[in-house]
Amino acid sequence: MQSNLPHLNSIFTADCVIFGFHESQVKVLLIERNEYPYKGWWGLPGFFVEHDETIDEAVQRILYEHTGLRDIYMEQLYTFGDLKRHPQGRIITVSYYAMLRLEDQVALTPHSDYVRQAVWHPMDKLPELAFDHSHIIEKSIEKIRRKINHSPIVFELLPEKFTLTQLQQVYEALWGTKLDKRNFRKKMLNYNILKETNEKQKNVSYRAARLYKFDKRKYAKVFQQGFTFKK
Amino acid sequence: MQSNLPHLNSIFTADCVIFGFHESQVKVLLIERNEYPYKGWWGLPGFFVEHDETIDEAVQRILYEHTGLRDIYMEQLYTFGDLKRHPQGRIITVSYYAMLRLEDQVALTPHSDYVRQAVWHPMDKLPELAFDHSHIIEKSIEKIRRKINHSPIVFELLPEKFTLTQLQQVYEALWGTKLDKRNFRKKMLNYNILKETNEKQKNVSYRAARLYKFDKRKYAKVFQQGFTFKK
DNA sequence: AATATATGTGTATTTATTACACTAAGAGTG
DNA sequence: CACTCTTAGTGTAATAAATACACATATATT
Repeated sequence: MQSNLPHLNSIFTADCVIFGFHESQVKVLLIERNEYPYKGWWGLPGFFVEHDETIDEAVQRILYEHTGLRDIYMEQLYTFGDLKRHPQGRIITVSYYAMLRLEDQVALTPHSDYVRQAVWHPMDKLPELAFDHSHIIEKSIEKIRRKINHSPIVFELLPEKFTLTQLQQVYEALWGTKLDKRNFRKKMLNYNILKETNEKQKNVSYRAARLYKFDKRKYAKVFQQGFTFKK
Repeated sequence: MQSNLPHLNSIFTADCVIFGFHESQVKVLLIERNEYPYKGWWGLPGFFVEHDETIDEAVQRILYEHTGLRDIYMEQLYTFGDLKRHPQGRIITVSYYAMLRLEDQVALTPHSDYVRQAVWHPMDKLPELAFDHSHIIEKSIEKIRRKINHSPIVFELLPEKFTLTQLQQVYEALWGTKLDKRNFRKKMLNYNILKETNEKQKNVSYRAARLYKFDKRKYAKVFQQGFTFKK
């Protein structure tokens, strides 16, 4: 191999689409931008990737700087490269997404002058966004809707112990449909990926429901062969 | 928005993973490189994306220049950005894939000095490849294996009219398993996405099988709700 | 004690999945 | 034309999964 070839580095950005679930609603984490372009607008946490970090590392760093969240496992979604998507030139962006249990998370504190604040917004009531970020979020929603059919990512949105009704509500919120309670329970319990606990919900003003945990070992088997959940 | 921000353009490449099916084997289209780096090695059709073309346009152009194939619809797969993947620096690559009916295609004729020849290679007997291209192909195979469970992309690998046995062979080749002939036919015909024709295979030295066509209109309905095919 | 609210459960019907083996058709050969 | 070779084409019974559908129960609040 020759060594007199020019040295080059890719210039590009990475954006994070972070989903959460709270009060029967799916939410998306947005930041208010404090720098041009789009100063004052809402957008996704995202920034330029450095030359000496992998894209996976970059999104971890950027998410921390913009929101204070650490160690969130994100998966790559899609790379957007429309000619007009960025006002400074043709800059492509690699988008990543993750799903989060909101209960566990404390305050969101940006560690960057580029960001004024980071706030959760309900998925179905988003403001106008910087760049092509609305489009990126749309694509992410399509992706997770497809993904929950063959992978139990919904558990990532719930606390460690959850009720069957909460689990059902996540599916309903993501699909925008209503499911039958009896059939949902029968099917879900049949997969044998839930562990019943002896605990019950607390601080509810009605009959408290039993709490369940997700059984990772059993799940691994089921997932191997595929996991479908329709209607 | 301010206009005194620097102008920037992303530097990156795009690679094409093209699958075909012939003689009961899934094949991948590779090129022999005629330029450094990796001169003389086999690799995927791929090159730098220009500043004034979208990524979707770029893969069309690159595939044509490297192989002579035109108007092949490709879907984005993943963006690879390991620090050491390219010897000239940290250059990321956006990969695309497509599945092709080999029968329709004529000779492969590169229109670029960067390429010596383009040749189909059986999926399970690939040479050592340039860059991280082996890794990119692995990822593509995983992706299509998952995808055939909920989308009938296998039809893209077959000629317009095909026998049920050919269809079954595609599933078997992609999954690396054997399927039961009777159950396969029952299930596939039950989906109601095939149109029976009155024609039969020609030039076979045994009983000729009936030919079927893929019914796009009926398929659209089934696909809406999901389409699973296991075991 | 009464009310409000969400929990938790069963059955019958229909549909899909699986396991399994033989006859029929057509081409090629001598 | 008889024979051989090779793949096409077909059915049934058993099991498992999906669906449609309604009411009594537990708990907290007033």
